[in-house]
Amino acid sequence: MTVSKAAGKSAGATRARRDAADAPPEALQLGELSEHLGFVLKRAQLRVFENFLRCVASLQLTPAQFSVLLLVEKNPGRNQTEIASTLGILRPNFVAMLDNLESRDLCARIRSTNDRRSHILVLTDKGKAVLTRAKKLVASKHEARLNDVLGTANREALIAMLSKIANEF
Amino acid sequence: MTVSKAAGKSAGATRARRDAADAPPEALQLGELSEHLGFVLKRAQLRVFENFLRCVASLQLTPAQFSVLLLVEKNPGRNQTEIASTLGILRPNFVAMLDNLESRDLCARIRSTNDRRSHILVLTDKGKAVLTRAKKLVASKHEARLNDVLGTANREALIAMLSKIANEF
DNA sequence: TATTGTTATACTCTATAACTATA
DNA sequence: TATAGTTATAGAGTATAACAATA
Repeated sequence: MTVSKAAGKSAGATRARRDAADAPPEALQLGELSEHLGFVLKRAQLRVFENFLRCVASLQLTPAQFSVLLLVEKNPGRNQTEIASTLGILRPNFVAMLDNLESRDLCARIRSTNDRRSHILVLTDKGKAVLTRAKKLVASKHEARLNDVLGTANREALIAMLSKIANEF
Repeated sequence: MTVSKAAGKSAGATRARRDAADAPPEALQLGELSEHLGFVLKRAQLRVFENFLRCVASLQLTPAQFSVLLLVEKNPGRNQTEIASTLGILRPNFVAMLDNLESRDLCARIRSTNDRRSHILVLTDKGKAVLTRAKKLVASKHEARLNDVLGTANREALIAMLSKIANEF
């Protein structure tokens, strides 16, 4: 909401304010803002997603698509409603997402024989292969970069705190 | 992307899978997913924004609006472009946001006498009063809750790590 | 009657191009 | 010509209601 991809001024910086001689542009003060969790959380989230997209750009996977493939792999035999709701995706919105993955032959819908209303989700062979490659790219580029910035111990502490917030806040 | 507000199943849980007797619904395994920073970051961010909205619901302020008021207060005499770009908001998108705040008499646009193209942003008296009340609500409800969950020391460490990611990732 | 997948739809957020008025 | 604010517009992401097939 507050924060978008497009930060950072373009090349020829603004130079409107110039009362005395030729004062520098004077960057704004964030003040309190930089201590507010929501603000810094949103900014960090945008950076992390941006970096993720770059790291797996060759496979054309968004974070959301990656999470669907991971969850289907880990939970074979589940239907659309179960996968979607676990990820916090509403069922109507999951349809187009699956259409996309299925049209790329990464996963498939299989009508359940027990309950013919349900579509069981499975990864195709190509889907498994792409997911394997994606995991390698994420580990070697995305997570490696994160470890460079924070250090492994801090990275684990960060994830633990964020999980706590997600589950208990 | 991956995660939305609508998690948690509705009241009458699903009970479709029941091969033997009356097996429990078997929750899905998140697996690797819970160790991926982007996933847990997004979930935490949604929770924090949700909580923020509830805490300041009486003032009808979103996190984005709160951040604009804070930044205008801290940086008097700045124009729309400067405030927007510091927050990562694109100038076109900032127009409707300001229209909203101005229509509620929380801030005002003042044509600059130096450069008649610019609109200097200021808080109105009502805007200052609302911001003061918002800060109190955020501190006494939102941040207090966060301290309950994490503890003060952890909260500061978390914000430091997220800032590092936002700035260096 | 209730549930699964689906369609239609709407609202927010984000993004780009182009206009106007000023410089 | 370049910049500030604006308009128009398009695309994601998210949300709700309702329908057909099935239970």
